Amino acid sequence: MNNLKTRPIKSKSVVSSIKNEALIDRRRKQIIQGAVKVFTAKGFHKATVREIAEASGITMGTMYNYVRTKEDILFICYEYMTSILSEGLKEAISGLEDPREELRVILRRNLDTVYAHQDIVMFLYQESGAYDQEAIRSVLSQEMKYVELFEDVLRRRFEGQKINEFRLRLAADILSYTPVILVLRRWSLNRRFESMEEVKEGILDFLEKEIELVVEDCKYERPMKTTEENKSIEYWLTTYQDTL
Amino acid sequence: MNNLKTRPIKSKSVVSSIKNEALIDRRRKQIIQGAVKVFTAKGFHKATVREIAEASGITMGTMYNYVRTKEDILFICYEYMTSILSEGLKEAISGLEDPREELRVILRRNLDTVYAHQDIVMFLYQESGAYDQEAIRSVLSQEMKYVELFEDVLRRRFEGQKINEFRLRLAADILSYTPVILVLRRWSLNRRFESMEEVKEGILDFLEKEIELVVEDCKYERPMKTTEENKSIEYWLTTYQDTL
Amino acid sequence: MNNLKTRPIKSKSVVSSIKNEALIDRRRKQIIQGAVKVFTAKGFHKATVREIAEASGITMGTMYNYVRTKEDILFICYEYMTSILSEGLKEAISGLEDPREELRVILRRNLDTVYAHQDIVMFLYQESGAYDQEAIRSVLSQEMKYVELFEDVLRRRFEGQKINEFRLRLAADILSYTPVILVLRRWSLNRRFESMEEVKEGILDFLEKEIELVVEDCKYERPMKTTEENKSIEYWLTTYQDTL
Amino acid sequence: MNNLKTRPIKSKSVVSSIKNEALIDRRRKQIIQGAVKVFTAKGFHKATVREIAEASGITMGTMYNYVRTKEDILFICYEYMTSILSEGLKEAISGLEDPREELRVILRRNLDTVYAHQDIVMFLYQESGAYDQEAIRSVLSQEMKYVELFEDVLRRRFEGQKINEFRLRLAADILSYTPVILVLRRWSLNRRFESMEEVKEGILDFLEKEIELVVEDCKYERPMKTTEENKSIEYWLTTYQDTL
DNA sequence: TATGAATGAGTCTTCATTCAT
DNA sequence: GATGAATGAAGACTCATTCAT
Repeated sequence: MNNLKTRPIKSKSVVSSIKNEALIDRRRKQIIQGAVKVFTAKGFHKATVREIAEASGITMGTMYNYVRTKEDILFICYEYMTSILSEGLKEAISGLEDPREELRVILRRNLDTVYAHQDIVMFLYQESGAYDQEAIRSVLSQEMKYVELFEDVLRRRFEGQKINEFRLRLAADILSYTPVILVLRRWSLNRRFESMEEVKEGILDFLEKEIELVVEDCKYERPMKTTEENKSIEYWLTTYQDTL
Repeated sequence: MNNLKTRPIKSKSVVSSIKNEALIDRRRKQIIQGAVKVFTAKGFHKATVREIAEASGITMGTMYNYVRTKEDILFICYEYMTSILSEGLKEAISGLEDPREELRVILRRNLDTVYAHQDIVMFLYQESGAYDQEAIRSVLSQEMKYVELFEDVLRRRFEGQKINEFRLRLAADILSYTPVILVLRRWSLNRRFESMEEVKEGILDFLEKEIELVVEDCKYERPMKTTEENKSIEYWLTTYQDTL
Repeated sequence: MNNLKTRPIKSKSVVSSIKNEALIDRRRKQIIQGAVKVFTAKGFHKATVREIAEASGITMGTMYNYVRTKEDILFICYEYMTSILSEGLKEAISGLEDPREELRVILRRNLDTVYAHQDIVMFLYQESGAYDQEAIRSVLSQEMKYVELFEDVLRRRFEGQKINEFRLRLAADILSYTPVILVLRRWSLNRRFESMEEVKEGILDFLEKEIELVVEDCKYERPMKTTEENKSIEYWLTTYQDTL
Repeated sequence: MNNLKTRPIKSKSVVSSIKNEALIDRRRKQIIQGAVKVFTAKGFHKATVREIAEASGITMGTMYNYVRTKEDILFICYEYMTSILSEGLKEAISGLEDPREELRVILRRNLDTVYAHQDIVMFLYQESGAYDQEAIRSVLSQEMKYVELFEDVLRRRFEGQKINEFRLRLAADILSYTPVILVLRRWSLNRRFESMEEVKEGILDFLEKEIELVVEDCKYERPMKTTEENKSIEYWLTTYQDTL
């Protein structure tokens, strides 16, 4: 079930000076193993290549035979991290027959996974700014596949009913995204609630409520879009200086 | 209504060697103006102090008369950024009498603000790892105040009804958090949907649906918590290596 | 009796942009007052001009009207510090008639002064490396005058006896220099002896013993000068590397 | 006999990122070689790390593989400098049988060594203010060992006689310290005497005279301790200002 | 292939000095 | 004359990357 079985780590875009492919694979695993530890603990920028090498049990020189730059390390880690998350999800729903069950399970599993791998999730969201052009594309594609898992499940769940297609797609995004609040607001939630367990259950309540909307008509009248434009920093400061 | 009018930038914890307080205020504004540009464009770590100074229209030497460290710059920017977001929110609901209207407006405004200040929001979520101990406390307190705005509005909205207190609190968190998906998943959403405008409207639909839960009993039966433990990176890799 | 009465602080070599001589004198006093405190506490290099200005109760701008460089500050402090030491000595022996008494008093007073002004003495010895060419000359001349005080006293003490002129001169140097051990080895002496008071008394014993030599023939046979030449650092390291 | 043969330079407290211990030793030697030159020429504070690296024939980056901070450089130089001085001393008296001879030789050798390594001695006395807490302890311990060499020799010299233990200990301090006058007052001595050679011989005369005191009763009556208190800088200046 | 020492460009920060007000 | 804000040159230190062995 582990993702590392199914997909070779060696990504097409990360080249190596080594010929032996099996060796590349093994070394990259080592690097990932070390790098994920260091990255999740200190973040991309504060992690030094030396630390990563040490945590990987290889030398810096060796590392650079399997990776061109520090960004490469980030990239192969990214691939690995996302696969941890999505493989778990796929496995959880494989073999399930009842679409209702399937939906409940994927929501639960996503929530649990995000919670279980907080460091990884935090890292993925925080360091997205470090990706280069090529990595962005890969990230994007991974992210979309992840969401599509939810989309498929939702579609099966409401098969035969009058689906609001747009809402179904958006629901997939929101359902997959919302549990990340456990990570991005963990300190705040920790203070505001007794236990994270109750928060997790609560989140599921809300998610299940949202699902209803996929086959429901909108009945709310909402105020028009406010006129908050993208006022630049200059605007705010100018405004202020007028009042000096 | 602009936050810079109401609250002086000079934060107590950021000391300066300059005596003229008005000047401190003015220069700090300049620094924020420059730094926010550079920070949002390149992130905290890739931004150099020199760039920030240049973008602020002052020299490095001058900058260090108003700020002790690069972290200080981050901190005053953080204060400014969060105040942009929360002041707008407060202003939007001030003077409203109808609690229903108030709730609709705060949801709308939060959504619009997050969307209008994507760079800022992105920056706030990404660079939270760069904060030091003192800053963390401040960040946390700001975040909680922000959420409490939603809590208050919700409480007024359902006054007199049978409120599920826990759900009300959690709803405040989720309602304030969910629109951030517009930022953290912007590329993905961009690809998956025709326009961000429709996404925004859709998000509001979901949020309004969730609100119902505040005064509703839970009626779902969900599967038990899955047994996803926090499997370490070692676990995954070991699993893999067994299969080599 | 204070030196500052007798000699105007304004040294010829430290120029000022200010016309009013009395003002120059007053400000320089302020500067000395502040600078000596800071210098003795932190040393020349670690003391900042800003600190000195603050300790002096004037602003940096004002300071630079009375002084051209940080070295100037060092210089006027040096003048002041040495005058503290030598004025006290002169005063102590003024009016004494008995040459024996005079000698005893000058030794005692020198010892006490060095001990009382440890910080100043330490500073004078440590920062001599910071003086520029011009300052060196001044320092030298001060130092020689100080030693000549001892020379004169010794000469009066042994008037009429068969003086070994060379030994008398050298004795003046050694007698004035030896008490500085209280400062330059203070930590070591502190550990090796019960109290500094007993060390002080002991030093006087040794000094008085030395004095005898001024009117005594040399009777020692000593080994020839050893052949320790000024072997350079290169020599030592080369020697070592030969043995690798 | 060279210290560098007998004791490896790598001090326990100065850590390095390099694994090859022999290389550490070699590089540290290079660094010492370069640093001593620069330090003795310009003093600790005016010496830049870049200069030291250049004088050592390595790059700055390389230097920082063998040393953590500029203070570390100072420290390894200190260790080296003091070992030059004390190893020479130990070697000089090793193998001597006659305690009288031994005493004469150690005095002579100490004098010659101080004179031969004026720059080093000057540096050691001037930069003691730059040491950090850890270095201070080391310095102190070295200094005390140095003095104890003299103490041991003196004890052997007067074995069997009625020793004044306090005077013996103090004599050890004074005997080891006095020749430093050749360095700390070199300019002054240069002007006051024909040749430094005669000064050196004269110093030995005085030292030998002092030795007598170790087995002699005190017979001097000296005036009481003068009342020179540690008058602060404020005192002097206040006194002055009263007379304005 | 593996190693780890060497490199130097780049970063944050300090502070003596100047000068407009 | 007094002020104190502005300046920028210089300094210590880091670390991703290379390359000889």
